[in-house]
Amino acid sequence: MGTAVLEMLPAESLAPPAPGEDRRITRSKRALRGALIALIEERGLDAITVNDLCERADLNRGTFYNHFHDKENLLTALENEVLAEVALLQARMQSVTLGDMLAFRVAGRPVPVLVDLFEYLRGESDFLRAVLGSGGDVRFGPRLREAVCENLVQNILHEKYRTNPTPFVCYYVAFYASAYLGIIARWVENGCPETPEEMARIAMRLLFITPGEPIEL
Amino acid sequence: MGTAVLEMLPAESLAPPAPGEDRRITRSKRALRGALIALIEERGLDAITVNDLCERADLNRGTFYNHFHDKENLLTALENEVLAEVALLQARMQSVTLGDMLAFRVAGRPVPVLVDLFEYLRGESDFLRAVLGSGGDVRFGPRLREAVCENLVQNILHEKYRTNPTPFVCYYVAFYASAYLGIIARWVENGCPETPEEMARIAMRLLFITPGEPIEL
DNA sequence: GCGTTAATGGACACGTTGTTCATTATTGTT
DNA sequence: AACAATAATGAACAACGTGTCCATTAACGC
Repeated sequence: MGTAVLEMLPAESLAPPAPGEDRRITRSKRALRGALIALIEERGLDAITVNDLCERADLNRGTFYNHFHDKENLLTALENEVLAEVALLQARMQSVTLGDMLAFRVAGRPVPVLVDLFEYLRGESDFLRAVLGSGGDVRFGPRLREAVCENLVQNILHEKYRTNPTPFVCYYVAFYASAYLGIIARWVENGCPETPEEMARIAMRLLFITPGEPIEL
Repeated sequence: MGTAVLEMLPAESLAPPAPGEDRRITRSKRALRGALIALIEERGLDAITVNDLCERADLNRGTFYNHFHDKENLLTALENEVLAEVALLQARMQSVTLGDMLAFRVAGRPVPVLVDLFEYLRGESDFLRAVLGSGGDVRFGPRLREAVCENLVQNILHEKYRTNPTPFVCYYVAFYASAYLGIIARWVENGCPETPEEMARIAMRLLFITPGEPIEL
């Protein structure tokens, strides 16, 4: 019967244990999460079998199938969890206008919600590094880009182009959204050497720069 | 014996038939190429089996293994072929300076090598759409970005930062390289509605624009 | 046309999958 | 502390895909 419920909810929550969840379930899922991340880094996603996951998680194979239908199901559960969290931050970003960005920029301070975003991403950096890396999942990058970057760019975009997008504006959005995902991915890939605040500053600087123009350090 | 030679050369050439290649080999490989592209779009890469490929290509399974060790081998062969072609264009791009870009920009003409690049990409758009899409290969996007975008950005980058990159310059490069891959991916995904010349113009415009500044159409 | 070589179809052992089930161990609750 | 509920275990199962081999047939280059 427990399995029936799980089939209804393909998007499981894993990192924060569900409220009244049995400790055994929480432990199993946490172990599978760690195993998946480790194995993605080692061999890449397609080379991983359910056997591998259970062996690494020190779990019986039946236990895996008690909670997930297959490998993909586990992966997307973890992805959905991160994206849900990001969506909350994104809601806060909606209220940040280009003017706000400029104001913070001249004040020499990073936009708070951007700092919070990089803060959260750093907390999930193990997972993100794995899933955005060369052994990761093709579909996650675009989903993360849509969840955070596209909306961010829409806000920055000049008013009148937000409503009716011309072909050029479409590429304009794709350009900056990909750019933002690019620095996030690079940061995570490098092991998050910069603090979230530094990254927020870098992200803001890159918004108001033009290639070829001298970079003041 | 033929197989032994192929094992030595994991990077096969497929689209342009090798000079003295048996027609049967050329035909088989071309069929596998088409089957792979079609199936990636339909089900995604991981859901494809060698059986599927052979059935779609109307080939015996043994024939597949005559030329490729496995599914990945076929895929990377096709990828390497495209990247090798792109590398030739990239060599021509090395000679384009930021000054050249600006000169062409004020003259209202796109840089020729950029047009050629988009021209080539359009010719391979079926493959690119599949492999850059949501059912594609995680590793190809970054490889294409390194092959074409990173070098392009290095050229645009202000002289003195090309030699010793600070952390900021590192993200600067990541930013613009990802941005360029972003518009390429978007264009291909959309079915290449703009001409290569239009795309070259768009790419150049995006280099010299700053967010929030009004866009003249 | 003839020798060479690729394609075919069938076979094989092996590993992975997803499911089922009885048994054991761990929970949350009284 | 004991109990009922339930998760984990280990074993079994058929089905399928894999990669390799081989003898036979068909297509190719010259």
